[in-house]
Amino acid sequence: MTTPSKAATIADVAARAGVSVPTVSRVLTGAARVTPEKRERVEQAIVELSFRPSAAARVLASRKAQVIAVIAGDTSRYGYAETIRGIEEGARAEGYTVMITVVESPDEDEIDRAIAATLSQPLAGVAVLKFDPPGVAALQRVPDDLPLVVLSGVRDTSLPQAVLDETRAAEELTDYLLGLGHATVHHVRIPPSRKEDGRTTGWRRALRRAGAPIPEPLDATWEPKSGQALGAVLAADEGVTAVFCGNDEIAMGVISGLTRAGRRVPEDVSVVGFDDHPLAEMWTPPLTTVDQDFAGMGRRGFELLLAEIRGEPGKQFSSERPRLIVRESAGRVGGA
Amino acid sequence: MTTPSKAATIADVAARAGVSVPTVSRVLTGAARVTPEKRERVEQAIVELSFRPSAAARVLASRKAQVIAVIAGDTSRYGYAETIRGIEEGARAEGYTVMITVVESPDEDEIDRAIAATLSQPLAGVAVLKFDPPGVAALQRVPDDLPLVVLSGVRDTSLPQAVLDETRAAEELTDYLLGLGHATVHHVRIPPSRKEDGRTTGWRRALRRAGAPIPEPLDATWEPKSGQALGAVLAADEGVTAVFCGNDEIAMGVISGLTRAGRRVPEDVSVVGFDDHPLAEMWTPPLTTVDQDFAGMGRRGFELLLAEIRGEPGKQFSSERPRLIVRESAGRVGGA
DNA sequence: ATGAAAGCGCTAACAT
DNA sequence: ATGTTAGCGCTTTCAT
Repeated sequence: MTTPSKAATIADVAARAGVSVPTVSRVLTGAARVTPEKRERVEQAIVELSFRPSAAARVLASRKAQVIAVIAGDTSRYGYAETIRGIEEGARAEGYTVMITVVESPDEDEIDRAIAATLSQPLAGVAVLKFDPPGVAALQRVPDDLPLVVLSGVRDTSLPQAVLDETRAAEELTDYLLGLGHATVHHVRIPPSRKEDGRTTGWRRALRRAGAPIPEPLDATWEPKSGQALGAVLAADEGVTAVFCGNDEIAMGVISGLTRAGRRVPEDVSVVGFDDHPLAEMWTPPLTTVDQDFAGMGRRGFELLLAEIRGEPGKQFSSERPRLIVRESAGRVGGA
Repeated sequence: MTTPSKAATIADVAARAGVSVPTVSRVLTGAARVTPEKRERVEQAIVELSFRPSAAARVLASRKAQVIAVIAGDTSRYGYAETIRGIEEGARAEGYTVMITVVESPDEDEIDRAIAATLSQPLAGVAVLKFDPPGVAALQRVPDDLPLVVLSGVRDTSLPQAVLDETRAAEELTDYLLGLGHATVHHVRIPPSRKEDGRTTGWRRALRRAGAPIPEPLDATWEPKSGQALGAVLAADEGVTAVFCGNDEIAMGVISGLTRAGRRVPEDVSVVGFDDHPLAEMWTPPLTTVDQDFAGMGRRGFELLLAEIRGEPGKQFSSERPRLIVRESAGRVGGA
């Protein structure tokens, strides 16, 4: 019937339902009791006018936002995507909406602009994926009057933080390789978030404890292709019998490079990854790796954030230990 | 010096700079000229008070939002993630922030709630990834008073839409296989967004045109593992010499299943994928596939949306044709 | 160029 | 239980 040229406001609804504006607000928020009959009329008016309350006005008046901002350096890599998914699931269950801000640029100014744009939004809280340098840079720019949670692989701040203890996992994985008889384990690392990632630290620690030589790590980018190039490099070195890669995608690249250079995996060289990517078990050979419950970390991170938002004391920290997944890409030295 | 217990408002800034509130607003928006001297004082006050304007208030007063909502059924799959990245890049360059809403649940009510929560935000526009049923369901719920763009694989609405013409690409890919001497091409499809995806339509069309028999398609889920199971099924059928998979990840699974069942790829069976996933060329054997510029589609989609937001006439539609990437997972029948 | 006044659409505090 | 009155923090007239 009616064809409203402008979107309906709460006043329109009130007029149509024959009640006052606050009464409409009451049925909207459910904050106070309203006579069933009036409630009925209001609800009908809302439908008839296809009224959608303005979040801007609500936030302004109530000083309560319903949006969680997630700041990440990337969104497409497996670990990032899963972590975000976990946060999003937790948030959705509690009625929060997630806004994602990507800060991939190394340009400081651009980071500043992206963060500023995000922070000017009415936000209930912020979650920062501290997986890489952009994440670290972003973290420094979050004002401390905002509920915040950090998600990462190492406990390294005094802020509320959810971690997946990659240092311990890397140590375990390296120990496993050493236990297979390898004299040492080479390491291809992914771009570190800080001076050194937990993955690299754990590897180094295991080697040192075992008294094994510590080879210089090779640096990959996030692209599987860079792993392939490094695989070719590793293939040229006869002394390489075991390689620990920073993540599964790089491991796949390394295996590809190694194989194309004529080295067999795992007969000649053992290769392990990290994360348990969905394709890891599909690979030839199936990848020995470490299962990381990124989505779980995301959910736990959101819980921490929620506690803060609500001002509940709650715990400030949540850590979980990934577990080793033994498949076929690593074996005994000499291919036994 | 000052330790403001509350966040600074524009009034605080005005007071500190010794100007009126509207003047501060003017330097904030850059809408009107302000004396250099006053501008200077205002900017200094902003820094000193670490003032961040409230987006809620701005939106309310100006009726202009700076947030683009992206509604997607998933965020971690390659195509989705890349598309979102493209939108986000375009948006960021124009000063917009992107909010992502995931609607993965089949539950209608949950979709409604998620969409409602998003749409109540102050939004400049909405981009819907119409890649799957949740995306389709979400699209139906977007009110038409909001700038909207649809991103998908087939032109199928009268709304502004950016597409990657997968029908043509699938046809081309199937023709390629047929040209290799295969009597027909089997098809493993990913969950379709509608009755039938463009990928399946293109495959069917090529087969029909060539007068080749049209086998019943097999249905995979989004998990590579489901492809693996289907690979085992296909391995049992001697008549299968060529398989077209709905995406690369499923193709990897299919190859894995085929290989484990003792069939060689491409000697016994040719397998092709779709999307040119970063791992496609790393696979054993390297995957023949079709390159899809998802990020490009995302950027083009944002441009369409921007034109709408600005009320510019502009084009309503953008289509691009993916290109065939020939690698080694497909060969002549009989393995020649 | 700048300030005073008037809202934007909603919720909160206070009456009744 | 419901209406009245005040704002929330900005931008936008409209004067000057």
